[in-house]
Parts: sequence; C-alpha cells; structure tokens
Amino acid sequence: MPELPEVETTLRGIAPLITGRRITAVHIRERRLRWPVPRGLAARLTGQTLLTAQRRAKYLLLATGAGHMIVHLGMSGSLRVLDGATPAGPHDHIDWVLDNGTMLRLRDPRRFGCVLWTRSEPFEHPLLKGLGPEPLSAQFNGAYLYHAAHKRRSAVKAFLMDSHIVAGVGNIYANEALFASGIHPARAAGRISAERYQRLAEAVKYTLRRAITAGGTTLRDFTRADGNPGYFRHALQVYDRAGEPCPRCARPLQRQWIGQRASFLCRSCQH
DNA sequence: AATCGCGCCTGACGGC
DNA sequence: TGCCGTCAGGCGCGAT
Repeated sequence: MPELPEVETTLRGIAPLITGRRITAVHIRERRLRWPVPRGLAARLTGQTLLTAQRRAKYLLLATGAGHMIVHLGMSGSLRVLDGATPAGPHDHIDWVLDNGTMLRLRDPRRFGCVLWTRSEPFEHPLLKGLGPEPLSAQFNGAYLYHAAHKRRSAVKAFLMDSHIVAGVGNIYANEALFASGIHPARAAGRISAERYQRLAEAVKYTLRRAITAGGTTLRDFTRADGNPGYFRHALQVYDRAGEPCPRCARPLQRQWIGQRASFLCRSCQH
C-alpha cells in the first residue's frame, strides 16, 4: 500500500524517466477509478511534453504545457516505466506512451486511486487546497501541532491522520510515530503538552525519512516485475504486531480500535 | 467548526 | 478442494 514514502519513491523512480518526454498516445482501458478518468484526457495529453513531476501529500502532480494531471495511487496503485510493448495485465488501467519507446503505466487493482486533470494551478485544486503542511517540511513541527491541537477532543491518532492538519501521514506511520514518542493513540489531541508534540513531530519525520531511505531499494530495481519487497515491514516497531513483545519493555503489544482504524500500541510505554 | 461514519473495490485469509 | 464471509486500506464526503 503506497504510504507517503512509497509515493515519494515512485516519484523519484519515474521523474527522471518521464520528464522532458513527449506523450505520443494515451491508452485508457478503465475509467472507473475513485472518480472517473476525465473524458478528454487522452486528447488533451497527446503531443504534450511532460515538464515536471512533483509530490504533494500522497498526490503526484505531472505537469504539461496544457495542464496538470493529479494522480493518487489509493492503496493498491503503482506507476512504472516500462518498455512500450509490454502487454497489459488485468489491472493495468492507463498507459502514457512516450516518444522514446517506453511508457508510463498505471496499475491499480482496487481502483481507489485517481487520475484527474486541471488546467489551472494544481495546488488550488479542491483536493489539494485545504491540505496541511508537508510532514517533512520545517513548517511541520511541535509548536505547529500544539497550536493546531488546541481544545481538540478527538484522539491524537485521528488528529495526526487528518490531512487538513498534516498531509499524508497514514495509519502505519501514525502508529509508529506515536509509539516512538510514548503517546497513547487514543489520548485527546488537546491534552498533550508542547514538549510531547515536539517529540511526536520529530518521530513523524524520523519514521518517514527512514522509510523513504528504505524505499531506495525499490527505487533501484524499479523497472523489475513487481516491487513490494516488504523491506520496511521489518523496521516497523508496532504496526501489525499485536501479541508480539514491545521492543522497549517486552510486554505484549495491543491492538485497539480508534475511530474505525486498527491501532497498535504498548499499554505500558504509551500514555 | 469539529467529528463521525460510510462507501468505493479487490485480494488475502479463515472457517466450514 | 472449493465456496463464502470478513476485513483492510486512503480519504473525500455528507450528516450531525
């Protein structure tokens, strides 16, 4: 499942291979993604050059002279650059054929992702406009979190996963960062000290950075058949480890539902 | 304004 | 073995 580090890895993998390339054809086999792929997409893109590729939250923004594509991988999506003659599998929904015989291909079995088109400034698009700061930016820090949490009564984990507060922190990293900073995921966001938020912000950055570094592995064999090596599973301290010993105190880790999401924690290390 | 619950969709997994 | 029910997951959206 693409969390922010995998989206970043995807970006770093495809950007050098697609930027500056002209799109010679677009094949759309399935329009029914989270939102329908716009009707005129192929016509608008054909003949356009891909100018830049960037990431905002878990969205990828691919710029052309005519407008921008906004791509989200949902939870099962992947983008890869392949030889233009590679036959399409059952969930290969869109191919962007490039002028050097390669193509960018979107695969998304569960179709939770999206490919949208905007002719105006992509950061002004309704999906991106209200997003909070990037978790790896200087703007995201303990003081920011502390002020944003003022009087909030929802669980800190839900608060941390709210894209209006900070963009792109998913379930796995929320669990990991809360464990690393010793904060119980169900604690009310408004009842956490500035000092503890400082630790939490650092933990978010640390876990994301480490996962991005691990994603470098994926980066290197990016064009191989399929690449979910599960490399960062081993680095996870609590996620999906209910019943296993806490890495700090060795007492069994718990699974608990907070909101509608499974949370993993240590009852004696997190308060 | 903040918070909650829903639904989109498929593959993996467990129980029978 | 095969069939079926359950669940996970991101996240926008509508309801409260």
